[in-house]
Amino acid sequence: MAKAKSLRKPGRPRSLAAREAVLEAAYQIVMSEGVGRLTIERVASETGVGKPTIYRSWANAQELAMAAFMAQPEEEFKLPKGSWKELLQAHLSSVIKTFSSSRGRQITLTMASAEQESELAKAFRNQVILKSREAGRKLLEQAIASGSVKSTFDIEAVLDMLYGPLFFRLLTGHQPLNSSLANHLVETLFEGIAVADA
Amino acid sequence: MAKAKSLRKPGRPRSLAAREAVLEAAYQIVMSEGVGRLTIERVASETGVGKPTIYRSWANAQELAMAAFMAQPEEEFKLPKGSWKELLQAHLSSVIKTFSSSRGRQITLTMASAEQESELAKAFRNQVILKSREAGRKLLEQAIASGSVKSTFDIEAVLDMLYGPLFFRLLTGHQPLNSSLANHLVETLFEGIAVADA
Amino acid sequence: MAKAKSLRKPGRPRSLAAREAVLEAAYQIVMSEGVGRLTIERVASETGVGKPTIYRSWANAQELAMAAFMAQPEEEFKLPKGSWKELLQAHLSSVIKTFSSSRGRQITLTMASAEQESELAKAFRNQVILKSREAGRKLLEQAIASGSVKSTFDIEAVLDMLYGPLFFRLLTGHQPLNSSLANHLVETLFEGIAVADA
Amino acid sequence: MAKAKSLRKPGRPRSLAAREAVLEAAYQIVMSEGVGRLTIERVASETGVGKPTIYRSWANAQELAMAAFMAQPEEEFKLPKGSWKELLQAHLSSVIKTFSSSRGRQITLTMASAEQESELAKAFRNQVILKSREAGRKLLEQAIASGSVKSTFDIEAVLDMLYGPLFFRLLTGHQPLNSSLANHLVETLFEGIAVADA
DNA sequence: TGCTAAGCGAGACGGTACGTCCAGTCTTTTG
DNA sequence: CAAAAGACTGGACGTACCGTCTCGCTTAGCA
Repeated sequence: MAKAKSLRKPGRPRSLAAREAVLEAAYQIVMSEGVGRLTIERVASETGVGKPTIYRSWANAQELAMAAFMAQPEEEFKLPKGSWKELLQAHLSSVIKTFSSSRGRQITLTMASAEQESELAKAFRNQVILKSREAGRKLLEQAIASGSVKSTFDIEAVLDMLYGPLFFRLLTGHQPLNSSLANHLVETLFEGIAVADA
Repeated sequence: MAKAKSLRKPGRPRSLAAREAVLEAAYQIVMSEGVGRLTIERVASETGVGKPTIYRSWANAQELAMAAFMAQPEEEFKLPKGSWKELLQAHLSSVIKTFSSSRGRQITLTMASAEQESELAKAFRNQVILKSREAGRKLLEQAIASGSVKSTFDIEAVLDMLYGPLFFRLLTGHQPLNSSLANHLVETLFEGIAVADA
Repeated sequence: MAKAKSLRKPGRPRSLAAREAVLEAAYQIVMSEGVGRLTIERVASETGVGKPTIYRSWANAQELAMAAFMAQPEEEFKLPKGSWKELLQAHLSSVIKTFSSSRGRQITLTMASAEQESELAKAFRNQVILKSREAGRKLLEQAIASGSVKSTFDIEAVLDMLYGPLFFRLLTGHQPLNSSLANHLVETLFEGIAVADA
Repeated sequence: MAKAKSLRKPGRPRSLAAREAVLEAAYQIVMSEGVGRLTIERVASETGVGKPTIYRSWANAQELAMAAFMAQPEEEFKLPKGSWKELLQAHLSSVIKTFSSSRGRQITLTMASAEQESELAKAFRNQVILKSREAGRKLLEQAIASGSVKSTFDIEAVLDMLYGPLFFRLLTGHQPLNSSLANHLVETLFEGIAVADA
C-alpha cells in the first residue's frame, strides 16, 4: 500500500511561540507608544527572539504592525433593533467609538504609512479597516431590499460618505469625533440637503 | 536725537538663499521619491547647506516636508457658472483632480505621519489640507443664503461627507478616485437616500 | 538463535558523495577567494548539503579548510643528481616555487589562523606544512653520514634556517620569494659568515 | 599683508579621548582573549564610543588590532658588551623572549590575518614586526665594517635566517621557542655547516 | 574702524536602527 | 536510528541618519 504523502515541508517548523511573542510585543508597543516607536530591534530584544527570525516572517516594522493588529481582532459590532436609520446610526456610532480609541488612531497611522501594494497591506485593509464598511454595506443592502431606501445611488460613494469622515477627522483632527457625528451623517444622508420642492 | 529702534536681531541674519535651496530640494525629493525618503542629511548634502542650518529652521524631516509643501502652494480653484449643485460638483471635481496627483498622495502621507500638535502641523493642515474645505464651506453658505439649500444640517458633518471620502480613498485605495465620485457625492448629498414620502 | 554480528554501525551511513562535494567546494573557495571567505554556510548552499552534515565531520571552517588541503595533496618533490649543496638548493627551490603559489599563500594563512592544539591541526601541519621539511632533514642526514657536512650542529635549528625564511616572507611580504633565495640560504649555511681565520 | 593660511581642516576635529579609549580597550581585549575575539561592537559598547566613530578611523577589526599594537610599542632592545657573535645572540635572545609572550603570538596572528596591501598593514609590518630585524641589520653592518664578518653574503637572506625561524616556530609550534635557539642560529650562521677543508 | 553676536559650511560626535551574514544548535522527515 | 535539511537563537557586521557639538570663517549692525 502506498505510503501517505507527507504534507509537511522538511526541516524544523517555525516556532509558534516565537511568532506569538513577537506579535504580542509589537501590539503592546504600538498601542502604548505608537507605530513610529515600533522597531524590529526593540521587539527582538524584548522578546528574546532573534532579528533574522522576525525578518523571516515580516519584511519590516510596518508589516509587523499590521500583522499585530490582525492578530488582535476587533470584537464584532452588535446591532440593536430599530428602523434602518436607527440601525445605521447605532452601527456608525459604535464604529466611531472603536476608532476614536488609541487603537483606532494607531490603526489609521499604520495604514497611512504602509506600502499600499503589498499583499499584507491589502489583507490589513480588508480585515481591519474595511470590515466595518462591509457591515455597513450589508445594512444598506437590506434597507434597499426592504424598500425603505432608494436603490438608485452609488453605494460605494454612500459608504465612503459614512466612513470617510471618520478617518478624515482621525487624521487631521480638525473636528471632534463622537457619536453625534454618526447622527448628523445618517440624518443628512437620508434626507439630503436640498429644499423640498413644493 | 532719539535713536531709531532697531527691529532686527543682532548678529548675522539667516541666509535666504539657503532657506530657499533647502525648501526646493526637499520638495523635489518628496515629490519624486516620497516623504519617507526625505532626510535632513540628504537635503544638506544636495544643497551644500549645513545640517545645523536646516535644524535651526525646522525640527525634523516631517516639518521640513510640510514647509516645503506650504512654500509651493496650490493654484486657486476657479468656479464656473451654474447651479449650486453644479458649482459644488465642479469644485469637488477639481479638488479630486488635484489630490489624486502624486503631490496629493504625498501631502496626505505627510499629514498622516506628522505630529498633530505642533504649530507647523496646524498651519499645514489649514493651508494645505483644509483650504479647499473652506472654499466648499463658502459655497454651501452662499447656497443656504440663497435659499436653495436647507439650513438645518450640521455644516461640519456635511463638509466632511464631501472631503472625507477623498482622503479615505487616497489612503486606502479601496476605490478609484475620479470626478464621477464628485458627482455621486453631491447628488446623494442634495437628494438624500430616503424614499420620498407620498 | 544468535543474529549475525553486523559490522556496520546502526542507522544511515554517511554520504560519501556529500563529503567529497564539500571538500571540493571548500578547496575551490579557498583557492579562489582565500581562507577568510570560506564559510560553512556558503559551502552548504553551494553543494546543497545541509549544515549539520558538514558540522558532523568538521568542527569549523578552519578545520574544513585544512581537510580540503589534505584531500588535494601536493605532488612529490623530485631530486636531481649533484653535490649535497646542489641537491639542497634544488629541493629548497622547488619548495619555494610550490609555496609561492596561491595555494602556498592560502596554506600558510590557514595554518596561521587555526587552533594549534587540535588533532586535525597537527595532522595538517605534518602532512602539508612540514612534509618538505622532513624531506630536507633526510637530505641533511645523508650528507652528515657521507661526511660532507659537520655533525655538530642542531639539526632542528638548521632546518628552520632553511624553511623559516620562506614562511616569514610569505606572511610579511617584505622581500621577494624566488629561487635565488634558495641559493643564498644554502650558500650561507654551508660556508658561514665568519671570516676564515688565518 | 596676507592672512595666515589655516592649517586645520574644516569641521569638528576628531576626539583624541575617543581614539585613545578605543585603542586601549582593543589592546586589552586582544591581549587577554586574542585577535579573534576583538569585535568593533564590543569595543564600542565597552568604551561608550559610537560604532561609526570607530569605523571612521579603522576599516575593520584587524586594522584596529594593528593600530592598537602600534600605539603600545615594544620597549627598545638593549645590547650588552661582547663580541659580535655575543651581541647578536643576546639580541636574538631578547627578541625571542619578547615574541614568545602572549603579545608576540597575538602580533603574529594579527599579521597573518591582515590584508597585506593596506597602508596600515605595511606600517604595522615595519613598526612592529620588522623593527627588530632592522636592529639586527645594524648589528650585522657594524660587524662587516669592523671586519669580523664577511661582506659577500646576501644580507636580506641572512636576516631572514635569523628571524624567520622565530616566526615559523611561533606559527606552527613544531619546535620550542627559547633562547637556546638564538645560540644555535648564530653559531651555525657564523661557522657554517660545511666541513673545513684541509 | 573695530567689536561683537549670530549666522554660516563642514564634519565629528554618541546613538539607534537597519537589514544581512554566519555560527552553531534543534527538530523534523527521510532513507 | 542516524543522516539530511531547514528553521531556529544569537552575535556581529558595516551603513544610514538622527540631532548635537565644535571648529574656523563670514556678515552686519553698534559703538
